[in-house]
Amino acid sequence: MQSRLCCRRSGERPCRLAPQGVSCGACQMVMEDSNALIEQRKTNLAALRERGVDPFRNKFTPGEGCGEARVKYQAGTYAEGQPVALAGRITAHRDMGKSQFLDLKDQSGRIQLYVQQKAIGDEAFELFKQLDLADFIGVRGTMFKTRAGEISVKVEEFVPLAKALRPPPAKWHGLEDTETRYRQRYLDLMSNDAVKETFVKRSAIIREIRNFLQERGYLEVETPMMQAIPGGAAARPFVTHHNSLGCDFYLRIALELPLKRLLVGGFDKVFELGRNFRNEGLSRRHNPEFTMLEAYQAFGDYESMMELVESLVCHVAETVLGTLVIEHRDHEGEVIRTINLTRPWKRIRYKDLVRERAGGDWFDVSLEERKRRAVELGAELGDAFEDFEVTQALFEKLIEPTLIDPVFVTHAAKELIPLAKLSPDDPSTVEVFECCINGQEISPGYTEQNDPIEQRERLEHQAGGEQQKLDEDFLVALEHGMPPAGGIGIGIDRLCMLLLGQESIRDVLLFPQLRPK
RNA sequence: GGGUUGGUAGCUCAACGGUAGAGCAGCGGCCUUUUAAGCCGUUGGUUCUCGGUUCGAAUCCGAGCCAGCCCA
Repeated sequence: MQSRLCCRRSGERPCRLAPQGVSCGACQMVMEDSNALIEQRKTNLAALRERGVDPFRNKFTPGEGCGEARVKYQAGTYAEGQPVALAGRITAHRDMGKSQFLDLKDQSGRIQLYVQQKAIGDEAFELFKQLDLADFIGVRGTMFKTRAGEISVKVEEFVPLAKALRPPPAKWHGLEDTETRYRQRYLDLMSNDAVKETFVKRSAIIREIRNFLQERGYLEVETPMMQAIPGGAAARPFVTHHNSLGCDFYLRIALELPLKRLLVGGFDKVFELGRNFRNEGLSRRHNPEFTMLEAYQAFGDYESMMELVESLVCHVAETVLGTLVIEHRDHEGEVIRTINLTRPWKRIRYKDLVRERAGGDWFDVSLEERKRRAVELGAELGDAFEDFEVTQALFEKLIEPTLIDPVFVTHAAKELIPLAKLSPDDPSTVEVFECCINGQEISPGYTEQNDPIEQRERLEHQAGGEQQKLDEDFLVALEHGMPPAGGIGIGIDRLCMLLLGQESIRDVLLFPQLRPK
């Protein structure tokens, strides 16, 4: 095998053999792994060419989708003998000698093809034998139903459209190796229909979010992903470099600051649905780039935003899933969790929830006692934990994971959230909520800080004296006057996990980030 | 970053110190309504990499790479 010699020849450490051909990092040679299966397909490709048939045809226009034709026959729209023209990938082959059965698949679904030597002629039948599993073909024929009741197309004519030089994953088990599924998602989509369905639904979720917000008068905007000062959250950014400007930019970590400038400018309802980038670890719940929705409403507050989140999520669940009751299942298909999104969603103050779970006198005892109890209850406390952090540690570790049905936890301690406005009826808290569902934070919302002097103090405190981290232009914008406003953020990937019953963020991202090979 | 489980044929998996196997896919036969089609035959492996222990390593040990899960 030539590829296996590529690096050894140059004296470098040989690269790991990839399951599929990839370029070798050490010597930059493309490894063309040639196994017998690929060779066989290349032989079949050459055989097509010898017959004067183009294995990679430019165009074939199907009359409809494979699944559509099937559904039309089933519904009685098409009768036996209806002529159809279909195109798709061959996903199965059942050889009966002088007659053959194939499964043809496109995005709309699957249909069975029936190919008879007598019907297509000897020459075409020989050509047919040069086809391989996973090739694309176009066919013309007529609809009928087999003895076994399978809706099928009796092929009268077929044309190769594109040759697959590599074999597809096995038909019965599909592709199960998680690493290959993520690295070569096209193989996963090809062989696992449920995966395909998940991403069709993810697309529908995003479409319905847009519909809902636009229906309510929100303007969709796009703000810079490359920022000189990354703001709006506390997270490590990615750095990139602009050559002709000769300066570094940061990939945005939040959408907040540009959107608030738009409130100053006079757009009263705005939203952005797009990618954020955080230079942090990867996990079941974290991908370095993730999709975020942020929406701001002038003359709204945390209460109007709670209504927005509740309506939005219910609208999406009802239109995309057709239900407000979501079941999460394990690998055996057993229901492990049921989430009921039926309105109204519970609302409870942070302090009340903590008292409910950790004792009515939680906030009355000494700090030392609180720490002792927190540890006793299973929270892990770092060394220099301040008082509000002790309660928060307890909240995150013990309370949040138990919040399965939606709960708005409101009025968090003011130290926790420096960008929200104080609550008039309890100035130790701020007007905020955290919407928890499925044991995770799904959506935070605030009555946004619009006092430029307060805002400056808090951002300066957050910047920790590093003046270059202060977004001066944003503060100038606030000084021009920002209307009172409510704002929300919704982590779209986590919303998809919730709605689509996935336990890992990698299963709702088409191309999750993995370490490069 | 720490713990833990795993990496064997194109795919899904066996073999757990003694000749690397099966099913599917592939290839060669038979079969004109099959459908995980069937039947007969057959090809296919640097067992992730490097090193060690051993008469002998896919298997035991060490290091590394990649991934999953748990934790931080």
